[in-house]
Amino acid sequence: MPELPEVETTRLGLVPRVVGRCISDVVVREPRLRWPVPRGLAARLRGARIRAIHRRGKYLLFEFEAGHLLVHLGMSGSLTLVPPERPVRKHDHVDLVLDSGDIVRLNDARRFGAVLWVRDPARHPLLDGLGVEPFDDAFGGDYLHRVSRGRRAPVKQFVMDARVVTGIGNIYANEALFAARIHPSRASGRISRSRFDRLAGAVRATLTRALAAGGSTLRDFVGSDGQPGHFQLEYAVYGREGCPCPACGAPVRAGRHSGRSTFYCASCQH
DNA sequence: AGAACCACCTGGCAGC
DNA sequence: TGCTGCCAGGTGGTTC
Repeated sequence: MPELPEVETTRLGLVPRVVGRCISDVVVREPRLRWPVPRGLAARLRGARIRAIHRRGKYLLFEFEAGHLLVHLGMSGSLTLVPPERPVRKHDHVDLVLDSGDIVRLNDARRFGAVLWVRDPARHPLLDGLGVEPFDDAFGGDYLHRVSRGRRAPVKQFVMDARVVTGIGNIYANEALFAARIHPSRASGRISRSRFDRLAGAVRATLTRALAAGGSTLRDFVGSDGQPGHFQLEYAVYGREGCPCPACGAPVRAGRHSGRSTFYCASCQH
């Protein structure tokens, strides 16, 4: 599920009703996420004020005076803001109970997500190796061109590499490569500067459109208000094997790159 | 350094 | 109806 647009949708939904509130309790029903949820979170956070919610790549960072609570949604996670009387459902693993009474609730069927305490995000191993943000000024065709020199891996793998650029997962890699008319198998080190300009623009345009649609919901993603996104209705190629390419009508083809499904138009993308 | 592959986990679906 | 096998939005770790 959650790539940059879904994580940012979650963040934007939480900010108005969460930032400035204090934590009154933390309830951990299932600590076995990707890494164990640290013990003693409730004792550490009770009474602490949430100063801001940041996003870095697909990570959310709840900022407190003493450090940050890092949340990752993995493949199937969602964070919703629910009233105190909302019944607990299956896979509701962690609650942040606010002094307003509202609860920030993490649901994650597959438990690939994470909740960790991070004292210094700038020096945390999960964060300090991350590449540029797609909407940062440092990101662009020039950057992609420079970083890709000498690399033989397919460009799809390259744009999904969080050490290069963050937030782009399988769906948006497929969609951005289609929009840029670049074949997903092309060796990243053999793509010209001007085509990388096109790709960088396509990445930003695709993410912007997805964000405007509240992200994508294929199965279980919901925003902080519990509502699904609807960008999946606008996919040009993802999950559309055999359907006509929206640009030329040729059937969309499917393949695989490093274990992930790839969709592309063989006549538009080179 | 870069690339290929596995691991983690549950749920949904196709096929029998 | 129910079983089996496969697939899924992510990413750290191991191996070559």
